Amino acid sequence: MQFSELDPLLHSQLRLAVISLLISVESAEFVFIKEKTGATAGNLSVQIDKLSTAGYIKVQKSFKGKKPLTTCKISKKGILAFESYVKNLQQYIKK
Amino acid sequence: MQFSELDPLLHSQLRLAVISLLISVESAEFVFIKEKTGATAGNLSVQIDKLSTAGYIKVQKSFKGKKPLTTCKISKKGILAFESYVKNLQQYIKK
DNA sequence: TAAATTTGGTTTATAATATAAACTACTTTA
DNA sequence: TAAAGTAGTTTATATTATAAACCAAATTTA
Repeated sequence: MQFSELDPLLHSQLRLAVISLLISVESAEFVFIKEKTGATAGNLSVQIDKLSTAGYIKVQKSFKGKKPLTTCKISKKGILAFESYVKNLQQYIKK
Repeated sequence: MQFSELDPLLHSQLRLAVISLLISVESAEFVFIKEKTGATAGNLSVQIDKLSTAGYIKVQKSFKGKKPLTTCKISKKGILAFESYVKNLQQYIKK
């Protein structure tokens, strides 16, 4: 086949942005990701959950002082999925 | 903003594949696109219609002998949209 | 030559996804 | 102590993608 499947979990603007952010940092906080991506909290919460359920990211819930703090980190599986997604995507966008 | 919008019309695996195909040929027939993309006829019909409604492609319906023939061709608008999409997408997939 | 199958699609129903709005629980500030 | 803010989650709704059903004509097969 000419066109490979594009992992539907990554082929979503917001989830792709999240993974794209996480791939270049050690870890990132919910609020930071929210600001960088411009997503609403609700939408981000849902999408982070999907990435987490898929094992693409690890989510750690703790407290910063007395406020809840959600920290995300990409996993090995997430890195591999992203690399594969990018490779497949190249077939679509090369002229 | 860090991440630009990804044109939702192009950020769909099948529609992206269609545009990707059309960008490198003069024009293409429905059945050819169907085979190259592996899409079902119904899905392809719907997605071609969306691309056409958006003015990204021109669709011409005629007959090959006695069978209906649907021919698609990318438009200038479609080319520009694709180029912009690819440019924006780079922000997401550069490491 | 009548019935079944294939071709080239479209329409419609359903499943999946994205998004926004409403809500929770706690904290800070006036 | 009431109002507003922070950091989210849950739920309802709108949008999108996909598959299934359908159509009309042509072709093949029994």
